[in-house]
Amino acid sequence: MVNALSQEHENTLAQIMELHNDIEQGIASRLSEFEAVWSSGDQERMYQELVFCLLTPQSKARSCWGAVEKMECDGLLHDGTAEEIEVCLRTRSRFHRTKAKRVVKVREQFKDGGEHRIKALLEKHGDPVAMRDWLVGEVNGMGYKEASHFLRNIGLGRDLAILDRHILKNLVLLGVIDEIPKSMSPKRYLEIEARMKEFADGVPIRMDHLDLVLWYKQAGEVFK
DNA sequence: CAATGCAGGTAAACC
DNA sequence: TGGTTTACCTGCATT
Repeated sequence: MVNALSQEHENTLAQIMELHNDIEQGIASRLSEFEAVWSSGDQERMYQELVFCLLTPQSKARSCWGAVEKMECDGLLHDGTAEEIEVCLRTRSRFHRTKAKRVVKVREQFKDGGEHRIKALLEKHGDPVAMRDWLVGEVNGMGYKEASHFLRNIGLGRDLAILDRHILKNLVLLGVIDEIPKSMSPKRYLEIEARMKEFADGVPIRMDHLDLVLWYKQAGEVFK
């Protein structure tokens, strides 16, 4: 069946719309928190979110945010060596050695003297889609998924899909895609994102809300 | 107690 | 040259 409106897909959609109805307030308030990061120009918070998104691949989001808070508290976010950061990450994130190096590297790219300049660097690229392309090309450890995740977390994710394993699985259940792709090239990522956007346009749930609903459906909570 | 599943993927080597 | 495979790497909950 190529029919996108199969019964199973309809049932899944009904379940998701009910969930959305239940948690819409929480979603809206979380998204406005994210938006406040960008509109307030909180560079420190942007840098925390950037590091957070470098840590989350294949790891527990809560544990990774805990690592960011500890690094901030211990001063490692600004001055820590790769070795010190690695120790902090050891029990909090997978691939800690690799990620510690990436955190140190990105710090050099986004700091000018003692000041962060993430917002200014992003603004040079216009819209969030262009910012994402730039991040993917410039930041070691950021693919499309994490770049989208980062931009969403600082309030710029309204039109960006965060295509992780959970979202992809649910897009299959909704009939948006036929199957989870074996590999995710940039081209394929953008194709699936376009399909998800198209789908969101046809239901009374915004795409950025849809992401959090699907995440909630999978994890039972709305975090980051 | 051993085996298995899961944790918001990415980069680089490979053919 | 674009898709596929491999390295990165560990703790914790469940079976």
